[in-house]
Amino acid sequence: MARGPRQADIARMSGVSQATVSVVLGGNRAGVRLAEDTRRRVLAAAEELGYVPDPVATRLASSRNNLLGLYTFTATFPTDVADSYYPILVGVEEEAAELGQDLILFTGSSAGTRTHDHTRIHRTRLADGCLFLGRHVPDEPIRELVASGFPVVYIGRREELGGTIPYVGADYVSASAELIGRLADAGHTTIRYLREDDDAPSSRDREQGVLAGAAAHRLDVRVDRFDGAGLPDLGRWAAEGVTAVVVEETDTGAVFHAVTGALAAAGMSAPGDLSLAVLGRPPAGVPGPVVSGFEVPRREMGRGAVRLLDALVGPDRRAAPELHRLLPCAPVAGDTIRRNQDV
Amino acid sequence: MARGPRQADIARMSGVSQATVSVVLGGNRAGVRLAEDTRRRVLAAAEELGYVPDPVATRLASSRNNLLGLYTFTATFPTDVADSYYPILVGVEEEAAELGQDLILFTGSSAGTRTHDHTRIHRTRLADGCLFLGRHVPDEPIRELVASGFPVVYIGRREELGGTIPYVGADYVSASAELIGRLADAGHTTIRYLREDDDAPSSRDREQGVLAGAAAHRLDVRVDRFDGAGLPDLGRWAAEGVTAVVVEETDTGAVFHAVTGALAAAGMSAPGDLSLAVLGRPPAGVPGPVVSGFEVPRREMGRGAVRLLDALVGPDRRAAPELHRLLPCAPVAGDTIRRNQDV
DNA sequence: CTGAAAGCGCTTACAG
DNA sequence: CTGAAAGCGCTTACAG
Repeated sequence: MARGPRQADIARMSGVSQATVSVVLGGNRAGVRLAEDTRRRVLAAAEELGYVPDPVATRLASSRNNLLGLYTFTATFPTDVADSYYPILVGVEEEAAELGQDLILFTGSSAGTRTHDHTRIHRTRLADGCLFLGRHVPDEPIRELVASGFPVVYIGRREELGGTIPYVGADYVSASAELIGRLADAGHTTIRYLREDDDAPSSRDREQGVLAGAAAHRLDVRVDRFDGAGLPDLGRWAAEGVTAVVVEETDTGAVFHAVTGALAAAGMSAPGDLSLAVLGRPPAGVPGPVVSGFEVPRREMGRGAVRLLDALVGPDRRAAPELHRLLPCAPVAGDTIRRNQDV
Repeated sequence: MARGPRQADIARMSGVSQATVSVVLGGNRAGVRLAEDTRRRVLAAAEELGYVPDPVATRLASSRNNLLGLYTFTATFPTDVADSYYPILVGVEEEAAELGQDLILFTGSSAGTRTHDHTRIHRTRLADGCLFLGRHVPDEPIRELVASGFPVVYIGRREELGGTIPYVGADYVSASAELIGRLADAGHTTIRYLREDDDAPSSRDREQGVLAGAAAHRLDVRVDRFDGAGLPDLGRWAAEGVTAVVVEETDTGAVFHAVTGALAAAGMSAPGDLSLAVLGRPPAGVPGPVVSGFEVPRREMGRGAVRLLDALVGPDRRAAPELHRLLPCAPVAGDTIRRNQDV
């Protein structure tokens, strides 16, 4: 493929060395003294030739490229979880654009084999640093990346490598506890928490918050795991005195759909027959009243992660940035919690 | 930043030259004969050291990087136009993943100055080729890129550079004409087409299709441009005998919202008082009956564009791919066209 | 069968 | 004040 003009061409044209061209064009970072005349000749030649630096060569020589990676641990772009994925991507992209960084998207291997992932993950080195995103994340490749000094930031809290990996996440613990508090305030004492049968930091944090809230308000909160099959037995729960159901929010909305499905199947509705709350927002397009819950600040998480990564990439070890941030989740009052009359 | 092991380290470890390492690790493209033993030693050393090729160096030396660019001509990631942008991105990413290509996202300058854009656009050279996306596209930088032999594909029809730029678009002309045909079949003879006051290939194609449909069915179709201020005067249109309104679809949905706003303001509804059709799909979340129109195959456009770009990037000039493709738009019957009784 | 050399287009010390 | 050199980590002819 035919390439454009390079520094050597400018050098020839303006009668200086290629290195001088580099200095002039590089904005003279090193503070070298340059003859004004030389500078002008070089600039004129560059302009005339339509010179544009080759980013690959620049990167190889200087090891900084204004390129930030985003590695997502899914085979392909999430389409079924667009609600949760896109806002993050928007935040990431916004902040990257503001910082003048380009973005490179990596996707996990479809095969999902260790070796393959291993190779792919190392391609992130093309960028100056990389963001990682995904409910589940393989430990090993990241360890190597981090060990080699490559800047890495997670979107979402992570515990890997002894909690040393930088991240920007959401404070699910506080938000979940606060939601239980709202239920307590509404007079509910017997509550069922339904979560997915799948472990991830975001799941652990929510459960921890639920249990903390229960303890703080001396409530009877039982935790059930939804195994994906069948519908929750709402009738039995009611018989056990349950007046409010809290469901975990995940990107697929599986638990939420299971509960609303069970409600519909039983001819029940929220909050008429049962108070309902979700630890986040329900899936988009759900009809009916606004479900009580809280916002997950995905866009801000994306932005914050980029800012942190940029700070980590920068050579200037200024005031070391905070390596672990948990963003607050604003409560959504909603209309699905009603006062419990049994109190 | 500390880097990982390189070929030189492997060479030292296995007692061969760095060049031999390159040959072994490169899968021996050149068909060089290698001692099986050497191959094994090199591979073993690479494995032990956890070697991963530096993609930047690879690209500089070989000019192929398995990296495809996507340049979007907006200051930031479109959030208000997510409906139209995200499906394209999904298609692009899916196909890229299938082809084993990573994706690099470039955004236009926020400043929007010529020079700045010019510089940024050339950063796309980091990739092996680049997709371009945007309603409006500056001519000049693309020209240079194409002139230098850099593979470029547009998403959406483009006329720049004498129509030589490869693209994958949607066949708005046929789809728009077909929609007018549906209106004609329903007995409408006096139709108003409301479009944005903004020129782009997609707007021109729609208008052309509308006019072609009108001519084919000998209808009275007048074209109005919506200047963004105020609401269309539905009352006057009705007085002029208009029984159906067709609106352009654009990523912002501005025209559509103007018409539905005017309908509401006039206490009217579609199709009760007026038949309504849109040249595409209405903005998401619009309540009421399904609006008659057609699908825009955004995801397929994304996929097709990636396939085309990949073919262009590949060194093997096999059966030259079709450089210009227009994908069909499936009709959406909808419920907003009713039989015109005035016939 | 394998090594030494040149080169991709830059940046960054280091000499003058 | 500016040039020559080395080097970033690879690939690709080209010698042996």
